Amino acid sequence: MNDDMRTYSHDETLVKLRRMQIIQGAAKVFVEKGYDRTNMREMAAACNMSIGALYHYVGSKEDILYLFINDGLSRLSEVVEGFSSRLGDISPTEALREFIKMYYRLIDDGQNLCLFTYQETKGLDSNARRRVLDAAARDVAACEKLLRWGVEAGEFKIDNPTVVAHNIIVLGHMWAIRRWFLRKRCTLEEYIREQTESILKAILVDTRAAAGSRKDTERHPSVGVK
Amino acid sequence: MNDDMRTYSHDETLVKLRRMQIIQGAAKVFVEKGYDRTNMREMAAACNMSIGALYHYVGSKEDILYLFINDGLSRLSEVVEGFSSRLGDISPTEALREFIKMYYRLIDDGQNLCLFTYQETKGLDSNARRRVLDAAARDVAACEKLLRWGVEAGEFKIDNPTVVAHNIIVLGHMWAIRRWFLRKRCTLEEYIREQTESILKAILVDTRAAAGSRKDTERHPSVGVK
Amino acid sequence: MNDDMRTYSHDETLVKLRRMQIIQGAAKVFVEKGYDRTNMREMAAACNMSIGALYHYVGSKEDILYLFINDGLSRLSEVVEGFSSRLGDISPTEALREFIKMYYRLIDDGQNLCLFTYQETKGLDSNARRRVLDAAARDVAACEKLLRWGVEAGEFKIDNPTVVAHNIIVLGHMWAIRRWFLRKRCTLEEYIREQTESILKAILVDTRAAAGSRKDTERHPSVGVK
Amino acid sequence: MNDDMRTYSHDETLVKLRRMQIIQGAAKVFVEKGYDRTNMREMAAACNMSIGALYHYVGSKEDILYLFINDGLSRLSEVVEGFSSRLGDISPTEALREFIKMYYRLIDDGQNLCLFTYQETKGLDSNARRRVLDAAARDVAACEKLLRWGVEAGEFKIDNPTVVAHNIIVLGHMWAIRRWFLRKRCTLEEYIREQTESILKAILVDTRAAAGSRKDTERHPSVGVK
DNA sequence: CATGAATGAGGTTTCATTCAT
DNA sequence: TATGAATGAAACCTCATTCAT
Repeated sequence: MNDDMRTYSHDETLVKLRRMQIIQGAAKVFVEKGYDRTNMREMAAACNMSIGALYHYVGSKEDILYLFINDGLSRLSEVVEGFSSRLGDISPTEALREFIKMYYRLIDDGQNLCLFTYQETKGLDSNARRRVLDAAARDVAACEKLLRWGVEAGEFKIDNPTVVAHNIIVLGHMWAIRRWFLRKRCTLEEYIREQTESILKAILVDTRAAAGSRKDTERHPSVGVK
Repeated sequence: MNDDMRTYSHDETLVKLRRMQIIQGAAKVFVEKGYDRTNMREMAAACNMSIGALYHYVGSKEDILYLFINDGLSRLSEVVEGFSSRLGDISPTEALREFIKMYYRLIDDGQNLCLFTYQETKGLDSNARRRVLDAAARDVAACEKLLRWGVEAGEFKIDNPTVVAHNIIVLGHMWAIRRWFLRKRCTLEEYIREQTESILKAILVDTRAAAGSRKDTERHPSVGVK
Repeated sequence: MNDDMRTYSHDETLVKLRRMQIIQGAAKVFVEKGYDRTNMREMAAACNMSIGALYHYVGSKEDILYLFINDGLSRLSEVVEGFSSRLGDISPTEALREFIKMYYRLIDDGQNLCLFTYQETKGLDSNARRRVLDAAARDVAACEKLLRWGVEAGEFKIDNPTVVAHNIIVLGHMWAIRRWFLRKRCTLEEYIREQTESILKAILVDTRAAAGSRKDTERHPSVGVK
Repeated sequence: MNDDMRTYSHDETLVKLRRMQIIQGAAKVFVEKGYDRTNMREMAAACNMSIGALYHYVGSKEDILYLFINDGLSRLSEVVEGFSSRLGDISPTEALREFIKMYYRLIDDGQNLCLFTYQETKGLDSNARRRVLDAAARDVAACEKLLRWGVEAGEFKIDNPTVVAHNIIVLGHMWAIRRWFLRKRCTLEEYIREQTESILKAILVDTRAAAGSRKDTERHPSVGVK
C-alpha cells in the first residue's frame, strides 16, 4: 500500500506507531497553516519528535502530506464501505436517510481534513493524487449503489444516479468547506434534514413517503463533535 | 476598494492597465502551479514584465493573489448581479432555469479560477479573505432572492431558501472542482439539465411544471465571460 | 559548451565575469579543503559574493566544480594545442625538449588544479566527467603527435607512442601530485632535465644526440600561463 | 601503531577481527562512492555490522579511512620490502624486471585502492597522512635500493636514482589511476613490457642487454596479493 | 518609469555520533 | 557485546523583496 515510503527502521510496528504520531502532528499544523506554509521544524514540534526522527519514518515532507490525506480518506471509506453491512432490514429510503446522516456526521467530525483535502491534493505527485482521488470516488460509488438499489426496488426514480450520488457526497463536503457560510445559517442536524428532504423530493417515486418518515429524524442521538 | 494596495505609480490608468496585465499573467502560473509554488520570476515572465515593474504596481506576492481572486469573483458577481435586470417577463421557474444555466456556464468558463479559489483563499490575510468570502456570498444571495421570489409567487415551496440557494451555487462550483470525476460521466449541458431538474423537483409546488419547459434549453446564448 | 548551466542572468558578459570570479574563489577554497569539505558559505565568501548571487550564475555546487576543473584543463589544452604552431624550424628532438619544458612548467604553475583534478573528477556527473577526461586525453594526443613526427623523421624509435606520450604527460602531473615527495629531492628544472634525458634515452635512435643539446636548457623563455 | 584508535572492546583478537571486517566493508563502499559520499549506514551495511558495533571498534569515520588506506599500503609495502629477500642469485637488470612486473601486478590487483589513495589522502588528519605518505615513500625507497645496486654493479648508469625510482613507482600507479585511458590502449602485460623496456633503455650501460632477456617475460608466476 | 542583480534568512534534508536497551 | 532510534547542527539551495542604475 504505502510500502514504497522510505524508512530507516526495520521494525514495522514502530514504523506504524511513529507514522500515526506524525499523522496526528500533521493534523495540527497542516490544517492550521496549510501544507506549504508549514515548515519541518514546526512539523517536528507538533509530532513531538526531532526533525531527524521524522525523517527516519518518512522520506519527505510530501510523504507526510500523503500519509495524512490518505489516512483520513481511508478512515472515511472504511466506514462508508462498511455501511451497508450494518443496515438491518430497512427500505432504500430509510437506508439513504441513514447514509446521509452518517456521512455528513463523519464529515463534521473530520471537517479540517475534508477542507484540507480540497485544498492540498494538488501538492501530491501524480501517483499519490490518483490514489487519493480513487478513495474519494469510492464514497460516491457506495452512495450510488444505494440509489440503484432504491431504483430497482421501485422507490426511487433517478435519471443519472452517478450525478445524484455525487451531489449527496459533495453537499456533505460543503458542510466542511463552506462552514464560514453555513455555520451562521444552520446547525449540522438542520443541514442534514434539509438536504435529506431536498434529495428525497427529487428522487422519490411516491412523494408522500418523504414527509411520512420525517418524524424519526431526531430519534438518533447526535454523534456530532463539539 | 483596493486603494490600500501599494503602487509607486501615480498614473491611475497605468496602474489599472498593469494590474490587468498582472492578473492575466497570474492566471497562467497560479492556476498551473499553485500560489506557493509559483515564484516571482515566473510570475514576472508570465506577465511580460520585469520583477521590478511588478513591484511598482503591487506591494507583494500576496497582493497578486488577492487581485487575481478578487477580479475573478467580481466578474462573476457582476454577471450574477446583473442577471435579474436582463430577465424579461418570465416566471420564477424559468428564471431559475436561466440562472442555473448561466451560472454553471460561467463556472465552466472560469474553471481554473474556481478551483484555485477553493484552494488558495486560505493564503490571504483576514481582510482580503473577508472580502473574497463576501463576494462569494453575494452569488448565493442573488440566487436566494430568485428563490424567495418564486416562493412569494407561489411557484416554489422551500423550507430554507438559503440552503437551497447555497446548494445551487456550490453544485455549480463542483463542476469545476470535481471535474476529474464529472467530466468522465457527463457533459456540461447534461450536468446542467440534471441539476436543474433535481432542484426543481425538490422545490416546485406543481411538479408537472418541471418537465414542461425543458424544450428551451438551448434558447439563450451564452453569457459566459471570456 | 557550458550553455546548459543554469543562470538567472541574461547578460552574457556579466555571466562570464561572475563565473570567472567564482572560478577564482573556488580555486582558493576547493584546493585547500577539497570539494566535499567546502561549504557554500565559505565558497561565497571566497568569491566575494553572497550565496544568492552565486546561485544566480551557477546551478549547483557541482557546477562550480565543473567550471573550475574545466577552466583549468581548457587553459592547459589551449597552450598545449597551440604549441606546435609556435615552433620554429626545429628538429623533433628539440621540439620534444621544448614540449616537456613547457608542459611541466604549466603544471608547476597550476599545481593545485592538477592535484585537485586527480582527486575530485569522480565527483562530477558522467557527462561532465567525460568532458574532463576528453580534455585530459587531448594533452596526450598532442604529445603523441610530436613523437610520431620524430619517428617519421627517423629521430625516434618507439614501439608504442601512445604509452610514451602518456608517460610524458603523467610524469609532468606527478610533479604536482607528489610534490610532498619530489620537492624535497629536486627543483622543477632538475626534474625537467632528468625526465627529458630519461625519455630521450629511451626513444632516440642516435643516443649521442641526447647529451648534445643539453646546453640550451634555459634558452627559451617560459610559456607558462598566468 | 594504531593503539591510539578508540575501541570499547578489550579483547584484542576481536578488535583485530572486527577491524578486518570493517576494512573489507570499507573497500566496497569507499571505492564505489568515495569517502565523503559514503554514510555510516551504508558503511555498516557493507560491513555486516550495526552502526553501534562499528563505533565499538573504531572511533570515527575518519578512523576507517585511515584503517583502509593504511592496510592497503601496508600490504603493498610488505610485499615490496620482502621482494629482495625472495630474489635468487640474479643480476640487477633481471631483478628490476622482476620488481616492475611484481609491483605493477600488485597495483593491478588493488587498482581501486590505489586510485582511492590518490583521491582521499587529503581527508586524513596530518598524523595519519604522514604515516600514509611514509608508507608510500617506502616503495620508492625499495626501488631506489635496487637501482643503486645496479649502479654499483656497473649495469646501470643513473644521474638521479630517486627520480627514476619514483618514475617506476608512479608509472605503476598510473595503470590504476588512468585506467580510463590505458585500458583501451593496452593490456597490463603490454604496459609492463613497454615501461620495462623504456626504463631499461634509459638506465642500462650496455643497451644490448635490454632486448636480450625479453624472452622470459612470463617465467615468474604472479606474486599479486589476493 | 523600468530593470534585474543582489541579498540572506529560512526552506528541506542528511548524517556522524551517542546511549538506553 | 550488540543494537539502531534519536539527535540537531549544518549542508545545499530558493526566493520575496529592494534599490542602484
